[in-house]
Amino acid sequence: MKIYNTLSGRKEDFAPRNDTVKMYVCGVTPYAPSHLGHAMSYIIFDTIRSYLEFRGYKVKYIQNFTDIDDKIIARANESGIPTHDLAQGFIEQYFANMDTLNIKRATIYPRATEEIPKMIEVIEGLIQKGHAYEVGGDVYFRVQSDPDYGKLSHRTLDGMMAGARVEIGEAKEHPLDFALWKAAKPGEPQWHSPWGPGRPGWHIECSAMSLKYLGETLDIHGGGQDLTFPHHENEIAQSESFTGVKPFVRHWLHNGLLQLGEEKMSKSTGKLITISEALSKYSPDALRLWVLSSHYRSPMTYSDENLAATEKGVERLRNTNNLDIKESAATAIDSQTYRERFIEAMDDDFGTPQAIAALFDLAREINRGNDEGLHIGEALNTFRELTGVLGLKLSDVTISPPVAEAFVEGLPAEVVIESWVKEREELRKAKQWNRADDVRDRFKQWDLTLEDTSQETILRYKGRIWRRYKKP
RNA sequence: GGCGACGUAGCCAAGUGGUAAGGCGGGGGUCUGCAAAACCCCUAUUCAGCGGUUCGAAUCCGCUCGUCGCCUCCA
Repeated sequence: MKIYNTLSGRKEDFAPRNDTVKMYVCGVTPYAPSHLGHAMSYIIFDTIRSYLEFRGYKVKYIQNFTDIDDKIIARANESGIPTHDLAQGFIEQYFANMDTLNIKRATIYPRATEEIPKMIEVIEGLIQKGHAYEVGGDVYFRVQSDPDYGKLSHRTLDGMMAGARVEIGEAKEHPLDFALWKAAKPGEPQWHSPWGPGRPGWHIECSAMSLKYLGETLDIHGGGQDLTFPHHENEIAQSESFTGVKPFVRHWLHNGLLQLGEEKMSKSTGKLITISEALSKYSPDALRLWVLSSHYRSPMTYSDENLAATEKGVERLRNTNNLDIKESAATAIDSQTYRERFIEAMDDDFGTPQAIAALFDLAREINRGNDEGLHIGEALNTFRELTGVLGLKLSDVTISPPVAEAFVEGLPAEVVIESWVKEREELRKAKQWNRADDVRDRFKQWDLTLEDTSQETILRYKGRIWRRYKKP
């Protein structure tokens, strides 16, 4: 397998140190509902994790929650809800979103507020080694003590100082020194520390948690491209300075960012579409397939037109997925070449677009085989296995169309519908086509379409199969 | 200003030296009472523009135009 590494800027051979892959992905700061950009990132890393497992690795996957920070404090103060409760509410929402998107839970979800002792231990070590210093209850990392600082984001201290936006001042030795520990301000949540009451800075949590749960060297560390600098750069500086072990991370992975119109989707700008909103319009499968239809390092732009198009594509995969396997003595179709294409694509830096292309081709092969009466069982199993690696469920009845709550002359429409299907079938047998079509027209009021096969009548709502009625 | 990414058909999107995957849409056809679903065929002589290297470039180099990201909280 080859994986692109942000640190080296090129694809490198992937081989974990042992059969368990140590994987860390930066999680969210739970102060607002998660948006589609988060969904994109976590769908991507879930798929990477899933593929590694498919390839026979065990994966220990750690994802943090930054459950204390400036914005959480600000929101808590506005709403009068304690920071812990505020964060807890959004964490629960986050899990609900992730579950709906069929994103497998991480092995452990450590929270910043529960890992303070480990952070203090790391900060103390950094001070002892001369990599950090305390000023008035704050502790800062001394960037000039790390000759490698800037290696991940490919910049230099001089280059960054040339930028116009560096603020000079405060008590820092160097403008780019960053906070490891922040002295408490009145009314803020605080924890005891050797430097007085305060709270951790943003970057230190990830160093502390990864060290605690995965050790000194991680195989994979992931996150959005917007985390490359300063967050991940600072993590490297802290971790390598503390442990003296390099590399801290063997493969740095960064996903491209989601755009909404002209701008990045971002909580702080308010330009966003929440995951819940998106899920009210599109199926989880469509959202996953949409995200995975472009390479994970490329940016994407949100578009209703494209998501609607993806929904149609999902429908084709779903129709194939839900074919009945009939026992057949006929020749079986061979799915091996499609499986190989899938693996070849995914082995090359997780080439999901080509992998998906192989799955669409396999779907066509299966449908064709099904039409020709060939044995499709094995190929269908391969199809289900590989779509499953991408986290697609492709199941039938997970929707509740308006008809489910409708009434016909006082009776629930669902009850009436079955009799209509029977009525229409009898009219068709009698070749009374006009009257049969009149019955079919009744379904239009709920956007239901009918599909006749030799054995059953299928009712679809917006392309999705909703009910199947066996023909007598 | 510094660093980086990108610009491929109506839309989305692969392809990084050997002659353009896949999806959506569109057109035609098969099947069907008609549909639906499925299947078959067609839909970029061309890869932002201009030069250059090469037997050969969407792929390498240079310049121009355009879009976006990071440099500040951010997946």
